Amino acid sequence: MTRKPRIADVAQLAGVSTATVSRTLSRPDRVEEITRARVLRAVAATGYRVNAAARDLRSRRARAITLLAPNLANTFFSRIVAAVQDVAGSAGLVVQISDSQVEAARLSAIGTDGRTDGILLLDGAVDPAIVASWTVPVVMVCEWLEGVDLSSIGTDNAGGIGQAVDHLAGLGHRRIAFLSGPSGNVLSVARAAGYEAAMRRLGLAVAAPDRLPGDFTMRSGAAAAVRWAAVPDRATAVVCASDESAIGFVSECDRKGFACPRDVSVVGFDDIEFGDRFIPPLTTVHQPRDLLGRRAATLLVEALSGGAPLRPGRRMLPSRLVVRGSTAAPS
Amino acid sequence: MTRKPRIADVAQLAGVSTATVSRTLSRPDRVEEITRARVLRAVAATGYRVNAAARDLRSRRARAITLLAPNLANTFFSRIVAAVQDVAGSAGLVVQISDSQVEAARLSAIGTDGRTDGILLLDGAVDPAIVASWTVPVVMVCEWLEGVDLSSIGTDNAGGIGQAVDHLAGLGHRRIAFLSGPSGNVLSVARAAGYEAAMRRLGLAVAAPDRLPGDFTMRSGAAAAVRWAAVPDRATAVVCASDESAIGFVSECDRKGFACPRDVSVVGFDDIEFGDRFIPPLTTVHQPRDLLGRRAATLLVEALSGGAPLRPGRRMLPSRLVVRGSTAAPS
DNA sequence: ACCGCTCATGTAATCGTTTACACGGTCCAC
DNA sequence: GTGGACCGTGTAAACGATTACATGAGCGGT
Repeated sequence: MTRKPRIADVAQLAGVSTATVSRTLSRPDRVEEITRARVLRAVAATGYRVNAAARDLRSRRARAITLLAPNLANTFFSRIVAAVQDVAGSAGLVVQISDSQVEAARLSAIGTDGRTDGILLLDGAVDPAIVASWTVPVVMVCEWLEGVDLSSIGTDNAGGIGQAVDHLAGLGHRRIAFLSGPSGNVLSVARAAGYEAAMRRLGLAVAAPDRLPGDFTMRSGAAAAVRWAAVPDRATAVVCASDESAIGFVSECDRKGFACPRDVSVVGFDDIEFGDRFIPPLTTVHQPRDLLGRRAATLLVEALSGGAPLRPGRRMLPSRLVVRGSTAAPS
Repeated sequence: MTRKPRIADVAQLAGVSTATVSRTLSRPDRVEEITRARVLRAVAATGYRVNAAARDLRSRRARAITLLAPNLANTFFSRIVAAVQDVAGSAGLVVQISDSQVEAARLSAIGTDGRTDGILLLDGAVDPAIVASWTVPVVMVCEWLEGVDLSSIGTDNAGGIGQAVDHLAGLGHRRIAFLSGPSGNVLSVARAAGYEAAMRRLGLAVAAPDRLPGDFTMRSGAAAAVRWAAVPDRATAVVCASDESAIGFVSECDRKGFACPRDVSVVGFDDIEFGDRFIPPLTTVHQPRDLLGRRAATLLVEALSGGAPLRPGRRMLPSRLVVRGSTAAPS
């Protein structure tokens, strides 16, 4: 127990060379069974653990992928993370998670310092120059980088919002407002575009106060409710760019004495876990988060294992409206 | 652009030795200003990035800490993660996040493969033998390991529950039920004990059906509501071991036609973001998650920077009841 | 004039693996 | 009986940094 055992210690105890120990551990089928057994016994006896830094250095790979997201606090990411971990784990890769909102130097280092083999990027707002500086493969999830041709996988934002608007119109709503996401965000833009297109398609007018600014958060949803309530001829329904902002909206309405769906119908986006247990249960656009994470991870893992190289281009999974209790016919 | 530049390339371009380049990058004050400038220019010209694997190997440290949590999907962890990232980041450490529910071999490797300098463990259910096998310092957060004397930091679970019970009793409730967490969990045990102690202290009887089984999840909260509703002489208040289960409970009550707080007062535990925006806003026991993460990270970072060695022992931050709309006098 | 100190830099060993290549033995086809 | 393919193992050269130690210059005190 004097110091950490090295591969040489194992080799000596087993009476073989370090090469054989290494092979036993990484490609057991390349050593004879009897040797393998001796080596494994020596490994157990010494309590040997391979040193990842040394291995990474020599083999020029890290056996790890990194998931980079802005604001890890966001509930939306959880399922994706779990799915990624599942896929990567069974491929023998460690998943590291880092915040994409750190300073440029640190962010740039992540993709160049040899500590990860690939990056799953969930943030469409990182500097393209930094992404370009990375020397490992990148797959974008949910969001994408305008003007940079990466491999990306996401959901049909405009289509989902379209279904929400159709649903409300079908219930008889004519004044349908839209609570948007943060202005720079690609998802915001896509969802807002989906709203405008659907309204136009249905021949419904969009009054200026029906475009409510927001940023995906509950706080911004609550603020939007205040603005909404202040207008005398209020919209009778609101499509929100996220579940969190929808919850914030409904909650603030409640505090102001407006009930959902009696006084206003509300649709969210994402289908987070809490939506189903909200009062009222939230009608929302479901995103297949598990599948999203699984697909993205699979893409990356396969690229790493030398299979198909990463083909750039945006892949899109369908989104689907889940009708629950927060929408009803206008009263 | 033929291959990745190494430190030798920079040294050659700058006309100095690799040692000087290394010193320029890690301890700039040890090289003369003019040399430093030349080296930095060469670094910029070559686009050199230090190879972390090589550095980690030679210097026997990884400049990273690992946060290990069961079920990363849990909303409760988010804030803690953010705080840890903040502290570690400004100490120049990368934060890696891994799932503590992976197979034993992988879990054990995390603390022995030289890829991390320290571990922040948020799971009290990992095998103590695995923890013992780790060769890096460990700080436990929120939970702790029974029988293993690690450094840990958490909140006053029993005290928090006690405040909740006192609050309800003060409102006039006499039949106060408890919705517990998963049976093996240390937090569950501590919170359940806090409940029993508070009830005894107040001279209130606990009927058998007032001990509702749960596991922190919304689903289990909903299931508990079904059991609660089935009893003819129902408890008039419920203290829940987590906010999620409290939300599940209230939501299911609502579906069954029971309103909160009119028909039942409910208190949660954790003070997650959604609690404040739930309808009704949830009365809950606040845990200082930000502080918890900050303290734990600071403890670990300081131990790593060679300062104070990690003193084992449980440190406890006070918890505090936040009274909102889900509790009222019994009707 | 010499000693000893500090300071900036260079030389080269070292961290612990993986793996290209070499080597000797076995087996089979001709 | 010889040549070639194949298999299991060993030898030793990487991988790319950090850092202990050596070196030599500059300088002040005696």
